[in-house]
Amino acid sequence: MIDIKFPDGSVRSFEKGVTGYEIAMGISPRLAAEVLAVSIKKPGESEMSKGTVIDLTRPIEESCELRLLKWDDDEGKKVFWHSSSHLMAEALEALYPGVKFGIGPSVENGFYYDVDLGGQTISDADLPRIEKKMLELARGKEDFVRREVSKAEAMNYFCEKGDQYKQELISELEDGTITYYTNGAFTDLCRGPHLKNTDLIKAVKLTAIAGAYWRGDEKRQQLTRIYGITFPKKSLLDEYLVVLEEAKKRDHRKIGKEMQLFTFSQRVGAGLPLWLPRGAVLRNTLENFLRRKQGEIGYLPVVTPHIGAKELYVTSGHYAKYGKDSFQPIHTPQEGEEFMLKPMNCPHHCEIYRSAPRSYKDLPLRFAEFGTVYRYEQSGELHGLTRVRGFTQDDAHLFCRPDQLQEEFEKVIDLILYVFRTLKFEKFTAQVSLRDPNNKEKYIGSEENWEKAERGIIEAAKAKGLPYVVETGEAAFYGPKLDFMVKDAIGRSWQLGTIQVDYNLPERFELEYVGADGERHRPVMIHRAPFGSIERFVAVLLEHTAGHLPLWLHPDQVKVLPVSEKYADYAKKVCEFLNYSDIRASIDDRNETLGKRIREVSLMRVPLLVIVGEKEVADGTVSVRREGVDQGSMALSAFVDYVKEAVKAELS
RNA sequence: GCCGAUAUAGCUCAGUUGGCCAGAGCACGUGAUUUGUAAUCUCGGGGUCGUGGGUUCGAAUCCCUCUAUCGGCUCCA
Repeated sequence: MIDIKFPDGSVRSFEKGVTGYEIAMGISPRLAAEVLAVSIKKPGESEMSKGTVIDLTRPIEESCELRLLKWDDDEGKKVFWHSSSHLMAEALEALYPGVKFGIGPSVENGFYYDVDLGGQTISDADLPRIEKKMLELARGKEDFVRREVSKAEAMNYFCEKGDQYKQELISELEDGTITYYTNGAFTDLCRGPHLKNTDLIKAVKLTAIAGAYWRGDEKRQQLTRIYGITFPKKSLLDEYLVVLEEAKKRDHRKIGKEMQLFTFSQRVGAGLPLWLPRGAVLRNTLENFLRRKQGEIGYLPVVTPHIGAKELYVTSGHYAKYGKDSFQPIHTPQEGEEFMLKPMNCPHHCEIYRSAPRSYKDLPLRFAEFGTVYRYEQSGELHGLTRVRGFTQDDAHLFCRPDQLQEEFEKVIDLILYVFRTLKFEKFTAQVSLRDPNNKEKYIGSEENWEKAERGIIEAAKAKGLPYVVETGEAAFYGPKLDFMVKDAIGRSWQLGTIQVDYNLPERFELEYVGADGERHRPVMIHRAPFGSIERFVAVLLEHTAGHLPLWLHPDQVKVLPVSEKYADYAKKVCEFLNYSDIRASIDDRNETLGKRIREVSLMRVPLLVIVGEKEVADGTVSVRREGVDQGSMALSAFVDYVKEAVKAELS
């Protein structure tokens, strides 16, 4: 007998070898019908461990803590979608004989399978047919059957099948650890776990077809990736599709058009945003917000040109690393003279540092610039405002003594947290981006400097009590980073704020300061950008707020509407007074009904609406409406105070 | 760059199997109306159907090129 402990703390005894399914059945058949898999945690496992997820049909051989996983558990969904990818594979094999399979995991919202269809192509029009086949197979109640196989047997099977992808995967596995899962006519190399049978899958939607390189390597074969999502109930699929539709309404490209913030022109060029007047006001307001804060905490403004001599980037190492993939050098009438559009500001700032002898007493020096840079991103990478070819970094470079590094770094973390908090980015992930230990040739600089820099970042993050995840291979080529990642409306993660520790560029530019000992020393450099880029930040901000920007930031803070033309003069006076009080207000006195003008202002997401008619003219008041809600009437001066207070509250 | 898709008026979209001067709503202009909290009515102007080629008696519609955009992959200083 073994003892099974349940989440409610109760413990029950079972025969050794009992399965999760049998346990669930013992509680109630209804429960058993809903359970997707079980998680077991053996006595020795650490407190932190969530346990191991196994098939419902696997025998449990020793005492453990057990959780029955249902759809509501993320681990349950994962099993459900992983099994769905096998179901799709079975359908594909039935419809496209000879198809070969790469990998088919679950993802955050559904699953995919990478397949090689030989010479055949597949398009969106084929998806309904595959969906239909999947549902047909699902209704056949096929069991997922697990089997342990030897490496030789597995290799033999996939050799005969001619599936070179699976062969490659098997060749990297240890003999004795290899398992198969079979559903219906389809057998896959797979670690599992899986559902008990396919009948649990009631609704299927295949969402996209994409190319994906085998093992993520662009030099290898490109497979066809089919994405899908499945549900245990049809109604859940419908709900999911509605949520997706809602998310699309928050797309910053759509909102940017509606609010007249920015546009693109094929004639200007791909990835080169054009900021419209409203968008420019938004940008400037955002910049001024940060400029002011940085002024308070010791940053010094600098301004540098949009181009730099090619040699500058040869010195920095950027030319060797990115020269081929950049906008190519600009030539001048002078033979042999070459300039680059600047892809980053650091080399320019290094030269500013060099412009004068520096003493240890001068440090840290913090040079800040809203620097517009140009990078020739691959055409397929361009994406609204989040990935563009010309963008403005809220850049600064901090030159400090080694003993100042930690404190400076922590102060930058504070600044970024301040910016994120003010703009209500509460859900972000701090990511420590380190070198890829297997690919050290991708990076410049000495082992010693890298270790110092990586340690410095981790220590600073720990000192600030900042929860973080570590990603290897995500560092810049000159140094490790602490990146602040935020998700967009449909769950894609974007890097916004970033802090980088760099011992390398100071060496390449031979930056020095004179220490207290009278000797020359090398400063350490911190690259940092709280927004990351203004463009990307605005994009993610628009998706988070659905365009309902905070009052302090909105390009149109107040719209003044006279009830009819008779009150236009008073409305103009109100508007002028607001502008005079540093409030962004404009008037809409067009010959349209009040209802129509209110509607348009609402669609533009203008936060404050002021309506003036006979009553207001007589009393010298304004009638105020905020975000669609009537605030009653107030004296004009009281309204100014109201706006000032509201802005102050948002920025505190 | 790669895989798949899309491109019709300023915007959102219709345009059946290729066949009369290519349509709608909104926006814009005009006249009427002078409006009290999410769409007043009238009349009107506006598109060489993304670009360049091809097939055809005839192309928005079929084929190819390029460009841009969308969903992924790869990349991201």
